[in-house]
This record gives sequence, structure tokens and C-alpha cells, in this order.
Amino acid sequence: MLSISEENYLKTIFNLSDSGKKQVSTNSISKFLKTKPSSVTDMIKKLTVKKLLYHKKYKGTNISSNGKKLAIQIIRKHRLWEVFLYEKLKFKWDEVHKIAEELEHISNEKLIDKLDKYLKYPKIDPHGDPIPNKDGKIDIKQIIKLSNLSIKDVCIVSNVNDEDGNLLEYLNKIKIHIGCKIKVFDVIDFDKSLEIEIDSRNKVFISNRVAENILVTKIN
Amino acid sequence: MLSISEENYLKTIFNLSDSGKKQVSTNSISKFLKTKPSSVTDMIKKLTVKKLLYHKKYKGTNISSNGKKLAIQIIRKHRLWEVFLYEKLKFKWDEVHKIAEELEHISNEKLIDKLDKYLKYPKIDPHGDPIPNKDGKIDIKQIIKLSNLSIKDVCIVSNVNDEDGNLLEYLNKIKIHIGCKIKVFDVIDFDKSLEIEIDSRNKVFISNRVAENILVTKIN
DNA sequence: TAAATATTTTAGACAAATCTAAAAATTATT
DNA sequence: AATAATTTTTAGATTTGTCTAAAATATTTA
Ligand SMILES: [Mn+2]
Ligand SMILES: [Mn+2]
Ligand SMILES: [Mn+2]
Ligand SMILES: [Mn+2]
Repeated sequence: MLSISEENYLKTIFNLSDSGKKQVSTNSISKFLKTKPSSVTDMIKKLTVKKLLYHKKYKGTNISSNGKKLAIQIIRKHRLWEVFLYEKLKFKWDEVHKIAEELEHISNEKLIDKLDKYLKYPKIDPHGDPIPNKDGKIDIKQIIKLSNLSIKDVCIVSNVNDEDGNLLEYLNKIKIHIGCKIKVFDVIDFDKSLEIEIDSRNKVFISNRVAENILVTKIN
Repeated sequence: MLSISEENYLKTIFNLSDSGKKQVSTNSISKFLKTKPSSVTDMIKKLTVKKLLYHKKYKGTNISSNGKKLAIQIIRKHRLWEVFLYEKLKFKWDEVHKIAEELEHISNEKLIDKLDKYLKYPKIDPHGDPIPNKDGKIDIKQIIKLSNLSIKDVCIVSNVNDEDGNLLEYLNKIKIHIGCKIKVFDVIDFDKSLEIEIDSRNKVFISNRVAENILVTKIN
């Protein structure tokens, strides 16, 4: 059994490593979790003893296959709770992440199984992130950043960064949501901002920064 | 903001004090929470500084009105989650208490408001305990122990002790549940055990000990 | 009411998770 | 390659919640 802190570190390392593909630096973990690098070093040692991480002094950290399995189960819980909060309790999509950060640490396998069933085995969370199944398997779609599209491209929004509440609020305002259709009308050379049309209705300009945080699947 | 430990102590003291009516001994808290008396003394000091308890060395502990308010809100959360687990996720009534012990510590007022609404503002939890409303008000019914009834009395089960999973499992087995009707057929002089008929169907004997843990409202 | 017993508190220790300050190692710059 | 800057680790401290052992107080029993 892991403590809440251990779970948060493990999940963060899994995410920062791009699902275990890359090495993670001590500083990046410390920045993400808003703890000091020295605290991160301590926790890395602890999780390494538990064989959830590999670590060589001064070199960087990799997640082990056991670590991956545990991290994916935490993510599964997080995203199922997000669906519950969004679908059943009618929270806005920019409110669910913070609450799910707490709910994800409740450990009872039967609870998660029953929640999954109750929600009818959802495949994605309210931000378009895939929900791992009980065995840890994750459906991955071919997705690209909206900022990579060109004039006249059309796409469906499949995912947005759920870490930043301000971004989600802004997307609410301009009516961008998971599953909506976006057509690129113009790409401004000066700052790479985009003029887009959302669901064949409202036309707006969005910055390149915003476009980088919206993941889409091209449909033409 | 209270820690999970502080919340558990506060709730325990509220319950052991019979909703604030009685003084609570250090040992009784320690027994209930399975911690040592010295740990209890430490926590009492901390909660006294926060003005949630009154305490005089060697004399005993009383809960303050602020402490009562907080305890009632934790109980509200606990019982609402129990209703969710029982009604929506279809857990058995003997399974929900343990999980609710964790869920009750998630602190987000909007979450509890929305959960309450979603469950249609339930008045009692799966064990018949009243759910305090948002302002902390609790409906109290005229309830007595089943063990206090006499031959030919009829009653409705309104509450059972939810702390002991074994009791709940046993009640499941003999089909006693909240709202069921019980008629007393005989009271055995020797050990005060009862012969009862449940919902005009199955007749069984139950021990005095069991009858003491079933609260009912008389209907004749 | 004095002694025995039980309860409660104090003193000091420990593990977990964090921090600051300083040392060690790595990486970037001249 | 030497120096400067950055990153990472170590050493030691702090807070929270727990423990054991012993001391202080209260209660029960003889
Ligand atoms: Mn999230
Ligand atoms: Mn979390
Ligand atoms: Mn309960
Ligand atoms: Mn609890």
C-alpha cells in the first residue's frame, strides 16, 4: 500500500516520463509538485527501494513496470471520478480535476469496479483523456496539436490539458469542448495565432499557446 | 482546515459523548480509535487549542459548539456517501461504512451539495441514521431498542448499529433491514432473547445482545 | 482512610514528509 | 580545458501523529 504522497509522486513521474518512455529530472518533478528538489530526491529513494522506479545518482529517474502498473491504476481512478463528477453531479469540466485529485487516492477495488459499471464503462474522461481498463490497457488515438494544422483543415477536439483551470474556463467561454468540430480559417504568420470556426458557428482568434494545448484528430 | 486524524477524533468524541451531551474519557476514545491513551491526550490538547473541545487535566473532555458543528458536517458527508454507495453503486449495507470512512474526509462544499441534490436530499442513511442538513440540523425520531419491547408489540426497524460488519451480515441473513416490520412473539425469561416475526414471514429467535443493537419505532 | 488498582498525562523516541543550507556532480560557456 | 552556472544530493531541522515507559492523579477496595 502506497501513501497519498507516494501515489502523487508516482503518477507525476509516469506523466512527465510520457507514460514511461522518457527519463524524468528531479527538478521537473519538483516544479510540477511544488516541492523542493531535496524532497523529491528523498521520495525517489523510497520508491526505488520499493522497486517502482530506477534511479542512478545525478542521472535521472525511470519508472519500472510495477510502477507503471500502479500509476495507471491511479489514473484510472482519477478519470473515472472525473466522469462521475461531470456526468452525474453536473460539475463543469474545469472543476472536476481538482476534486478527482483527492478521490483518486481512495483505495477499494470493488468501489472502482462498481463505479466503472455505474458509469457504463466510459472510454474517455471529460477532457478527452483515455480511461485505462481494469487490466491497465489504454486506447491510444492518433492525435495532433491544433497548432499543427494549416488553413482549411478541419478537426475534432479530442483532448485538452486539464491541469490549468484558466485554460478550461477560457475554452468554456469560446465554446470549445471535447467532440466539437473546428475549422482553421487562417494562420497568422506574425505570432502563429489561429482564426478558427467552432461547430460551424462562432469564429474566434486563439493564440498559438492555446492551440498547443488542444489536441485534435484531423477529419479531412 | 482539519487533518484526517483530527476529523476522526472529533467525530469519535461527538459520537461517544452522545451528540455532545456527555463527557468522554480518554480511554474510551483510545479504545474506539485503537490508539494509545497517550496519543489521545496529545490530540485532545491540539483540538482544545483550536477551541473544538473543552478539557481539564485528568477530568475528561467535552465537545464545544464549534466542534459539534464540524463533527456534524463530517457525519453528514459520511452518511451521504453511504447512501450513494448503497443506492447508486449497489453495495450491501454492511460494506458501505468502511468506504465512507475514507470518503467523508474529502473536503469540497460544492461536492457535498451536488451529491445531496443528486441523491434527492435523503433523510436517512442505509442503516437508518438521520442525515444532517446543510445547516447541521438533524431530525430525531422517537426510537427505542427492540430489546425493550414486550410480547405482541409490533414495530418498524429504524436504525441498526453500523460499526460492526458481523452484525450487519447476520441481519442480512435473517432479512432484517431498515423499514421492515417486526412482531414480538415471545420474550424468553432465561436470557431475554426474543422470538420475532419479520415482515409477517420468517419467525426467528434473536439474542438480547442483537436486540439491543436494533432501534425501532413502536406502531401499536 | 490507607493501599491497591485504574486512568490519564508527561517525557522522550520514531517514521513520514517536508524544508533550508551547503556540498557534490553535471552541463554550459568562455 | 578551465570556469561558471545549473542540477542534484546530503546533512540536519521541523511538523504531525504515533508509540513506550514512567510519573501523576483519580477511583475502588479492603
Ligand atoms: Mn484530471
Ligand atoms: Mn492526487
Ligand atoms: Mn457509517
Ligand atoms: Mn474517517
